[in-house]
Amino acid sequence: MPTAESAVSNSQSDAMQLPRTSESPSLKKIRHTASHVMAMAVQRLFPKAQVTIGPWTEYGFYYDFENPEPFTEQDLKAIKKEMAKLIKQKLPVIREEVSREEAQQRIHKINEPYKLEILEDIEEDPITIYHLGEQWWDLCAGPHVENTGDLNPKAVDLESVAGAYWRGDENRAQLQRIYGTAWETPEQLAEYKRRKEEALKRDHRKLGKELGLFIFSDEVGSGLPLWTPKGTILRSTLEEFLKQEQLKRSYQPVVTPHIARVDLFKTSGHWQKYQEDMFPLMSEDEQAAAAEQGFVLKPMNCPFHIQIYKNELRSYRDLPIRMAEFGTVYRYEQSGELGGLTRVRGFTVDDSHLFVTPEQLDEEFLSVVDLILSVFSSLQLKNFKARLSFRDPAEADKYLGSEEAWNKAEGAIRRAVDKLGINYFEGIGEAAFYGPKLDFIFQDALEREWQLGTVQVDYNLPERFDLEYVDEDGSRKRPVMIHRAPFGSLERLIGILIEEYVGDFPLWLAPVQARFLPVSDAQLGFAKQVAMQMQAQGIRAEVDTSGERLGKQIRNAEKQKIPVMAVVGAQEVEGNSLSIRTRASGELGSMPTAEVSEKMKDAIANYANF
RNA sequence: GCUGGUGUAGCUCAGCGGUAGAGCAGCGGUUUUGUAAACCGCCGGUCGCAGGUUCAAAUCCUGUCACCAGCUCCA
Repeated sequence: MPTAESAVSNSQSDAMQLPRTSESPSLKKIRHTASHVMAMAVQRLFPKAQVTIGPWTEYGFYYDFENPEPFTEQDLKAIKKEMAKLIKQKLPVIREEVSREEAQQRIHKINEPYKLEILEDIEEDPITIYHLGEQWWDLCAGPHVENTGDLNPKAVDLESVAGAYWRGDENRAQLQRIYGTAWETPEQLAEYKRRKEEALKRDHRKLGKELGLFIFSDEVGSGLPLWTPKGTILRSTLEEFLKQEQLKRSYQPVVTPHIARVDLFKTSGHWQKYQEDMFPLMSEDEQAAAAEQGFVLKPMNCPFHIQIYKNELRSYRDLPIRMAEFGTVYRYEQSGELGGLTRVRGFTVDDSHLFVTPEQLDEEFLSVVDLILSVFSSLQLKNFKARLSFRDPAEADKYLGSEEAWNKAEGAIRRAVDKLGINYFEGIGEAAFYGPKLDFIFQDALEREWQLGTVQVDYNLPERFDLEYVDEDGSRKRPVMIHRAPFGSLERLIGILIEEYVGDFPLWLAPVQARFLPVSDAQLGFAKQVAMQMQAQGIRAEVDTSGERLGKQIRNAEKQKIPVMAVVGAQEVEGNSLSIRTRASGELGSMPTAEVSEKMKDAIANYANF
C-alpha cells in the first residue's frame, strides 16, 4: 500500500497543476455551476431552505442558506448524492436577462427575501438570472458551464458546514454555509486533498508538539501557551537577536509590570474603546467594583512607556526617544478565535514606542520600516504583504481623536510607503483605535493570513496623556508617538516560522544544534567530553545516551530535525574527530573536532547553515 | 460568542450497549552496535468532566470544558 510519503515523492502528482479559481476561466465556470447545483440539491432535500449568496473561493465555492435546522455532516452526504443526480440529468444552464421589476416579481413568487436584498445591491441593469433546467434559478453574474453534465460528479466534493452571519454582521441572522470544492478531473480533486493533508503536516501546532517546543494545558486555560525548554531557546534567541539590532539603533530597553490601575487605561482610552478585548477588572471588594476601581491586565504596553516618558521634562535634544520592551500582554479573545500560537490570550509583543518631534516623524518611520524589513530578511521571511490599515469613516465611534490627527497620521504612512516604493494594499477599518498602521501580513500553512510586524503613527495618546517636550524656543510642544513591533508577537512569529521552516530551523535558531551519536557505549565518554567542550563555546550540543543502535539514533535525531549529527565511533575517538551528518546535506565524512566547532560557530554567527 | 465536528495510555489511533485494545514512547533484560526502526519482557487508562437513560454506558441522552474547521473579531 502506498504511504503518504511515497505519494509525496511521486513526481507525477507533484507536477499536477492546481490553479486557483481566479487564474482559471474554466474552473470559474465549474465552481460557479457547482455551487448552483449544490443550492438546487439543498432546496430539493430541504424545501424550507432559503438561498442567499454563493460565490467561488480560490479552491472551491460555498453557498449560504437559511434553514430552520442546521445542516449536519450526514446531510452533506445526502446533498452530495443529490448533486450527482442533478449532474447526471444534464440540466441545461440557461442565462436570462430580466428587468429589475421582473426579477423582483419572480423573487416574490418564490418568497425568498434574502434575494431581494441581494437584488438591491446589484447596480447593473438588466439583471441576469441563471436557470438549471426548468425548476431552479438564482440571481447570478455567471459565467457558468453550459450544462450540469459538464461537471464531473467525481471531481466535486462537499467539505464542511459552518455558521456564517448574513452580510458578515454578527448582529444579523446566522446562516448555514456549506463549503465545497470542484475540479476538472477526479485526479485533481485527489491531488487537492493530498495537498491539504500535506499542509497539515506543516501545521505549527502539530510540529510544535512533535518537536517539543510548547504545550497547552487545560488547567492553565485556553490560549495560554507554556514554553518548554526547547521552545524557550527559540524565544530567547529571537529576543536576543532583536535586542542586539535595537541596541545598534539607539533603542533603550525598559521593563514594566503586567497589571495597572484601570484609571491608566481610562486615560489612554482602552477602557472605552478596547474593553471587550480586556480581561475583567480585578477589584478588591464590591464597593470598588461598583466604583469601577481596581486593576486590569495590560492589553498593550503603550500607556506604561508613556509614564516613563512623562517622568521627566523632555527636551527637543532628547528626542527621538525609543523605548523597547518585550512586553507580555493579555487580551480576552473570544473562545472561537483562539488557535495554536497564531491567536492566543497572553502573548509577548516586541514592543517599542518612539517619541519624536513632528519634524522627525517621517525619518523615524522610515528607519523603523527599514529595521522591520531587515529583521524579516535575517529570518528569511519573504512571503508577506504590506497593508495600510486605515480607519473606517463609517464606524467613527470605534476610534479616538480628531479628524485632523488621523489625516496627519495617515499622510505620514502614505509618504513613507511611497518613498520606499513597497507594494501595499489598503485595509479600511483595520486601524488601531488610536491611529493608522502599516502592517506586514503573512500566511500560515493553511493560507490563512496573520499580521506580524506593525508600525503605527499616533497623535492621539500624546494628546490624551498631555505629553510634552521643550522646544528650542523654550515653548512646550507635543511629541508624536510611533508604536512598532517587527515580530508583532513572539508567539505568532514562532508559529509562522515553524511552518515556514517546516520545523527545520536555521542553525542559529535550532533549539539543539548538534547531537552526538556514539556508535557503541565505548564512545560515550568521548562524546560527552567533546559535547561539553562545544557547550563551553556556546554551541547547543547534546549526547544521545539511549544506547540504541546508530541507525535508530540517526532516525530519532532526524525526526527531531537536529541540524548537525556527530557520529562517534572507535575511529573518531582514535583520531579526535567526528563523522558529520547534517540534515541539509547528509554525510560529510570525518573532520577534526576543533574544525567542527569552528565551522559551527561561524555558521551560527552568520545565520548560515553548517 | 455563534454553527458543525472531535475528545480512549505520554504520542498516533482501533473499539461505538455486554469483562478497555494496538503500535510507538517509557522501564527492565539480552545484544555492543558505523549513517532513518535489534530482540524479549514489563509498566501504563475514573475512555475530557458532571449528570441522566439502562440489568449493563467508552458506546445512547443532557449539560459543561477543551481542541479542530468556518463566521465574527485581532499581534
